[in-house]
Amino acid sequence: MALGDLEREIMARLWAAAEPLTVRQVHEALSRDRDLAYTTVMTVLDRLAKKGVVVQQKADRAYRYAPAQTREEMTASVMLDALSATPDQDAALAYFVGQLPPDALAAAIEAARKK
Amino acid sequence: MALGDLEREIMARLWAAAEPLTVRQVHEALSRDRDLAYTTVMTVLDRLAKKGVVVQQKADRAYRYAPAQTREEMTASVMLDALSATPDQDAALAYFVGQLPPDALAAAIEAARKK
DNA sequence: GACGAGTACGACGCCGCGTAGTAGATACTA
DNA sequence: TAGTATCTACTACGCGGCGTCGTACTCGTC
Repeated sequence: MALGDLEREIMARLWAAAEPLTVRQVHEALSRDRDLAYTTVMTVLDRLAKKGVVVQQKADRAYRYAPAQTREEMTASVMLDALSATPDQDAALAYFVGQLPPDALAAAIEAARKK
Repeated sequence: MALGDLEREIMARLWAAAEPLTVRQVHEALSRDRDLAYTTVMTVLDRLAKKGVVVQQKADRAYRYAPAQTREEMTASVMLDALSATPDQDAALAYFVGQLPPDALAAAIEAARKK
């Protein structure tokens, strides 16, 4: 699921928040850095919902938006997609782990087992 | 580097070939499955070259096209990009390895060390 | 000198994304 | 109750990427 720049930025806000956010909250957060119309944020949030990347829940009058997956899940999912698109997955995976800082992989394996 | 459908298909042909291919060769290979104009293949190959995904070398009269990277390198590169785009990379990597078939990871580590 | 193979360049339509306006519904407020 | 603020729904526009080709030009070859 490839996202655009603004879509990614909005997802970052949603992930950073502990709770589902309203359009207004996202808009205000973004407005600190850039100048964006309220409806622009709403449109993007709506598109993300249509893609299934975020879920919207009616709360009071306004919708609240939350990521459908954690950031880690989505990252891992993209990585898995890339991996499964290649025929020789073993070779690709081997090449990938070869690129990693050595201790990063060990820590990840440890963390994954512990879970 | 996100590729379109036809671009991916063409890359698959280039990776499958041992040698750099001419437009004609790629076109003929693709023509077995689908109906495509010669110039369509040429345009896509040219765009891939402009993106740096393939390299073109003048051989005789016709250009020959070869992938700039192996398929494994490119796959690993996409995976690394996804990983580095997330703030908590350790958690994402842990989640990723948790998704993997257990022996696949061990084999990859082994292969990577051996290299 | 015509012909075939190849390339260069431009073009068109579609779709995704950033961007936003307007209209309509709903609720609060003076 | 009439007006105002808040939200959503729907539509739209421009741009760029990609699939898809056509046409024009350039070389060698017969």
